[in-house]
Amino acid sequence: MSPRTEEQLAAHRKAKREHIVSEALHLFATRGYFNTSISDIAKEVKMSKGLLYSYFENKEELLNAAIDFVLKEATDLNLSEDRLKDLNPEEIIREVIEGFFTVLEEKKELWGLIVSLAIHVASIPSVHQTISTIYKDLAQQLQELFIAMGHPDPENEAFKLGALIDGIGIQYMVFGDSYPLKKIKENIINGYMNQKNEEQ
Amino acid sequence: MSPRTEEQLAAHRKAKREHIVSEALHLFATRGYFNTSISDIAKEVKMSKGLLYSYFENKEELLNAAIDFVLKEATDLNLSEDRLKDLNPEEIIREVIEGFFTVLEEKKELWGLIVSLAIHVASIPSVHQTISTIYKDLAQQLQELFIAMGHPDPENEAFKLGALIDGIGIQYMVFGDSYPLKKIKENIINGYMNQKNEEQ
Amino acid sequence: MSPRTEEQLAAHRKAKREHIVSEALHLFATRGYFNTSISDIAKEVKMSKGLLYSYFENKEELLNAAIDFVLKEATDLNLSEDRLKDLNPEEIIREVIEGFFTVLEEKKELWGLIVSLAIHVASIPSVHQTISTIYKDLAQQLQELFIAMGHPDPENEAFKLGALIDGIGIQYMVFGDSYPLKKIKENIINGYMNQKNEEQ
Amino acid sequence: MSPRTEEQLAAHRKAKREHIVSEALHLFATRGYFNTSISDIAKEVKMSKGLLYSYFENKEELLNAAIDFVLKEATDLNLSEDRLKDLNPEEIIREVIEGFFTVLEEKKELWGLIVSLAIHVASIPSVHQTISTIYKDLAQQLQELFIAMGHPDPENEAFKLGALIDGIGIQYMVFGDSYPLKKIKENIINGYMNQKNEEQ
DNA sequence: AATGAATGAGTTTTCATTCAT
DNA sequence: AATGAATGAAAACTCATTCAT
Repeated sequence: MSPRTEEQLAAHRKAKREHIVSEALHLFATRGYFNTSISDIAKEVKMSKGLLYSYFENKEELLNAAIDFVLKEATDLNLSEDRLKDLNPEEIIREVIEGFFTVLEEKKELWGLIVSLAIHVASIPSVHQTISTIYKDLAQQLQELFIAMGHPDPENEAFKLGALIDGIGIQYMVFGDSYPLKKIKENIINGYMNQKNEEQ
Repeated sequence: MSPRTEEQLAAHRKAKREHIVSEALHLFATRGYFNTSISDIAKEVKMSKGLLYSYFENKEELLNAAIDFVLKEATDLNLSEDRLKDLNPEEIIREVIEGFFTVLEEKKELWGLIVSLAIHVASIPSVHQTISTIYKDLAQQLQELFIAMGHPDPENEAFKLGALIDGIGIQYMVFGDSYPLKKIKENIINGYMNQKNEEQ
Repeated sequence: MSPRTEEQLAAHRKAKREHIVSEALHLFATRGYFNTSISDIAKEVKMSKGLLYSYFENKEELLNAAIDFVLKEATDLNLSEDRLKDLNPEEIIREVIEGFFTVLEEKKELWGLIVSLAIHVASIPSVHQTISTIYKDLAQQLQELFIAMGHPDPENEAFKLGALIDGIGIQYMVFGDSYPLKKIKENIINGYMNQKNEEQ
Repeated sequence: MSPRTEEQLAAHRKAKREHIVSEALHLFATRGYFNTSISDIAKEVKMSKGLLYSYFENKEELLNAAIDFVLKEATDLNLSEDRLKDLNPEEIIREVIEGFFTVLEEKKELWGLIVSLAIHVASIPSVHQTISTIYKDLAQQLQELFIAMGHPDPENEAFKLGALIDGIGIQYMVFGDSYPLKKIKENIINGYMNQKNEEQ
């Protein structure tokens, strides 16, 4: 049952590594990074601390892996290139926004972690670096969309939409299920659609 | 020189307590809660740890006091009722938005702490309670402003503005000084002013 | 019984610090630096690890304090200027050699530590620096004595005596009490006295 | 390509074992015993830890093997019986001393390790045993030479020469290349030659 | 024979909290 | 009221050794 060949072994290690990241992520998200010890994680994934340290040099590397993972998940849903190929800019914006709301609803915890880490752990330089890169990428992509849409001030609008998306995430976390997520989504999307109509 | 009467003593203690809270807040905001030790705080306020523990039962109580304090500061700046008495709704919205940006620029750290605590420490029930109350109050006040402005969907708009404000705070923290804070402020304010003009 | 005034407290802390250093030294010397844990030391001095860390920032600082201590002890015994004032060079050489053997017998461990550190921990630059300075000083002083004695090659003789002293220390450590320390001492001293007689 | 017969296998294992010892020695000498991990050694000799453990029961056994090896190297150079067969005692003493200085110059690192281990690791009983045996052998051999030379106190003189040799090694390590190794060698050899002349 | 995954006890270090003075 | 010495539990991290494959 156990893997024999080298490739199988490597695959096995990769799978285990991902499992660790995903469990660590869950703990970081629910308890906070500083409240989660390596021992907690080791217990959760049912392996020894020593073995855990053969996968990650230190706690910070594990944190960064978790951030990579979470951001990949998030951006996969938002801006998967394949899905957007045949759409026009307005439709893409709609897709992006809807994608974001889907993440928010389906992976509330995960999303909370992004923001939590973005702010709380920002003092760890490597973490700040990772996150600000992702933010810049997202802003860049949104800006290009607005350029394609002929928006008069694409840079500003990109920043604004990015901020709105983040803010809604926070509000949703604070208000919980009483937050009118669906209505706000409609409203934002319509805003961009109307805008287009007005411009025409 | 020391206070003699009981009232003076109580006042003295209250003042000292506030001083501790304010310094603790500053440390929490700059270094993070988990990276700030009781010893650090004692050193900052130049008193012994033992004496500090006569003001607060434990570190968590000090955290809660700090959260109370910070939220009072923030709301004071945003929505001080007195200043707004004679203004019309549009002007109030402008004031609110400008007030928020002022907080953001002048007390970046403080603001960062609010969001940080809002999300990161939200798992502590008492903290979540306090924060969601404040958020609800703010949403309520914004909503009333939009009602006064005759906005077609005041609830939604209130949530949206609240989210935008929070999101800009996050972006500002992530991007740092390269974030075009002023331009975005203008843009948002103009948005609400234009809206009015269009509606008129 | 406990100290009240600030000076008493400071003196008390100083005494305790010295006690720690001396016990740590003993352990380092008998077990080796890397084989002695902070826990071992804490147990030896009957205080908690935490308290120990209020005296020394880390293990290396404790090591350096121990080296300082040991070198002070050793040089005090070998070449205390006061004792040697009224003696002629031959008598001083005798005193130096006897002083060295006294250190060796009374503080075997201590001496072992010097050599042990000289070689094994020499990779820590500050340690090597300190130790080579001491060695140079000793060689210089011996050389001056041989000059005063009219020795034909004082530099060589100083190096040789220094080496002999060190070597005897090592042999004594390896052979233990079966090593004929006293006979060798006589022999060396006589060697220098005979030398004088021959020259006359 | 692999060895087939049992003898070939045994030879192969022996060669590999020696290779491990030699590499381990190098690491111990440059980084220190406690700073060298089994993993480091395994990496250096390009085999797995498991296989390494089939050659040595534990780290201490490997250390002892390394000490054996290093001392054999050293004594081979000093006292190889064959070379000395036809010489008279004085010439042998000269050979011994010159042999020692050659080791010192050509294998400074190696020699440093001997002393380092002799003192620093002496607390490990098995190591102390090994080393003191070697020292006793050397002392015994020197003593016999002095007996053959008709020295009045051969035991003492043997200990003294042994000590001088060790001490010079230490001094050389501490002072580095500024140490007048050649002059001291001449001086010592001449001392024994003169002694002879005087006695005659 | 050979691998390296896996373990767990051990290491250094930190810090909230208590308490004798 | 005020101090800071003292504690001890817990954190991150290491490494000799074992064992399934």
